[in-house]
Amino acid sequence: MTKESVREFNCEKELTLALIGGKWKMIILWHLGKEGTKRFGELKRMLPKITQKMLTKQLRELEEDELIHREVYRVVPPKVEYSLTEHGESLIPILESMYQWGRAYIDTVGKEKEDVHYSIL
Amino acid sequence: MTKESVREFNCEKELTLALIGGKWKMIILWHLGKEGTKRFGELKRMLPKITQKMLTKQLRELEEDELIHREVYRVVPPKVEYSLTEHGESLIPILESMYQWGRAYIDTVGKEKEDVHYSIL
DNA sequence: CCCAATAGTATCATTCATGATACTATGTGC
DNA sequence: GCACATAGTATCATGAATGATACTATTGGG
Repeated sequence: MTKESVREFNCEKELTLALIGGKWKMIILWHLGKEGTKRFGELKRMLPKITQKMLTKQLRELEEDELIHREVYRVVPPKVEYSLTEHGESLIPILESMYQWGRAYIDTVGKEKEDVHYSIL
Repeated sequence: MTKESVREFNCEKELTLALIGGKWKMIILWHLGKEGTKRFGELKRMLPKITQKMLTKQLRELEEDELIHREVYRVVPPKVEYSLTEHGESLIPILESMYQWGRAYIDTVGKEKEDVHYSIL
């Protein structure tokens, strides 16, 4: 009764991309990495423009992929805490590289191109 | 008469993701990085399942973002060569990390999960 | 004169990811 | 017995990314 699933990729790095590629996933991982465990509502406040549905969805997928851990406290009102797993932790250096690369790119390409502006909110 | 454009991101790493995130972009960069300059038709043959339109589109976007260089030879039949720019080259280490991470992930998580199979084509 | 080879465009259809909005469950304190 | 706080679901709508398919321009060789 287990619903089998197959996830196909052209290459291992596309698997990696698939796991972090959701619109909010890198930021969520980043915050959990830099600041540790966070509650649902805290994450929501850190990402003002995300909808509740999207936050839930991204978190469920990250959990399913074993990048984050979800700890439910059965209290009222509800309390749920999210934190990185080891797999999640091991992604942080890659996110760091991407951050550095993006900065350098803006500093060079961003300055040259008259017609494009890269804006970090 | 330059059409200005603004590209907004929550963080520098999302810019990086945006540039490599197209469905075929990482593989294209990878091949150009590992094997050097390639013609349009050669790339097409390396990616059997891509359509001509998609290959063109991905290449145009990579060129626009200055990750690859497009060299047109005005001959008949046409000949066009693609190669990495310096910005493109500088991405290769990140793609390497993602490749390694993906491999390790499949070796651990991939083995544990009964219900999910990760398949590299 | 017609065909093959290359690197494309053009048009339409479909799928997938994301967004907007409203609704739910529950125990506590007033 | 009502409102409040938290962490969600449910439903519907929208838009971007991708795919299928057909068409184009050029010219050297037969």
